[in-house]
Amino acid sequence: MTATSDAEHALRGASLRVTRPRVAVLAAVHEHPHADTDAIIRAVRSGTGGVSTQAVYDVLRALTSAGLVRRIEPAGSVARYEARVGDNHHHVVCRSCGAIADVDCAVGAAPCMAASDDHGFSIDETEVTHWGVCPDCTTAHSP
Amino acid sequence: MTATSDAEHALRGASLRVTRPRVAVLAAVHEHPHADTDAIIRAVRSGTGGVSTQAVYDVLRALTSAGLVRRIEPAGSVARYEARVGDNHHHVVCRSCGAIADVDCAVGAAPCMAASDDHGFSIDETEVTHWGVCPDCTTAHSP
DNA sequence: GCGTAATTTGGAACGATTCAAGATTGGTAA
DNA sequence: TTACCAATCTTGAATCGTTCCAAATTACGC
Ligand SMILES: [Mn+2]
Ligand SMILES: [Mn+2]
Ligand SMILES: [Zn+2]
Ligand SMILES: [Zn+2]
Repeated sequence: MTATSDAEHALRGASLRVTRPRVAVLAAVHEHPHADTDAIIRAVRSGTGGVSTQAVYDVLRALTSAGLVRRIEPAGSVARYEARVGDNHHHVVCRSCGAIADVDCAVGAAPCMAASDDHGFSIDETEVTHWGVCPDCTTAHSP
Repeated sequence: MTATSDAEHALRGASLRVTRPRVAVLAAVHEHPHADTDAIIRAVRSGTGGVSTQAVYDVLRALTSAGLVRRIEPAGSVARYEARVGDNHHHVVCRSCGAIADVDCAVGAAPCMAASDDHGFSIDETEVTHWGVCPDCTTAHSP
């Protein structure tokens, strides 16, 4: 199973047409977790064949609404995408360099943390973001 | 104690110069929890005296770094500000209309939820955002 | 092979935020 | 009180990521 055939399978499973841009973008997101649009564009273009910027934006939106990728928007960051979906995992973000790492949910099921008072909202997802400083930045700033 | 004199006190306590824009913006944030910059600008201008857009942005940044207000950025939303600081509370956001309500932390102290694996990050804050549909939107969409 | 969805190309527009440079003013020390 | 000066405000333009537009071309799926 190559990354490409995985991507083709996933696209068909979501009733999305299998096109070169879609396969390339989905594979790139798999290979570069939490990458932003620009990084994905560069990854796709470093592979075979050119893809227009517009196509990447369009594809990312299609993949996101199909549930094949997840879009996250940490405060102060542009949109980032990942292929780990449906497992209710969370993130830890470096305040210094923006690095993002996955954090498994301590509870497991979504929503992982019931609100003490939901104010009548019907909650379907709970997003947890831990903020701190990554090991690299900690080392760099305390010599 | 008027809202204005409260704001002046808070500014002095934070060693910030007391200026008309700062007093007005801080009072507006107190009066309009989770308001965005544009709403704050309108609130300030509806009061006495004009204030430049740039001044409001500068003031909000100064107040945020002084810890007098908190800036939150729910995904898909512009920056919003609130005066409830230091109590580690969380938020529930309506996917339909963007309404935001406070949710007290179920644990109490910060960080309210230890990461299962912090990947070596030194975490100083954990942000929890519940996503759902508010009562008004639920009513409106299911007649 | 057809019909239509998707992509390309080139561009314009967008809104929130930021930058730059000069004018004003709050706090403080003389 | 007064003068000083860095901090703050005003004005106007620029930046950024992203979206949207429209027309022509391609190519997927049946
Ligand atoms: Mn992740
Ligand atoms: Mn709040
Ligand atoms: Zn870092
Ligand atoms: Zn709502």
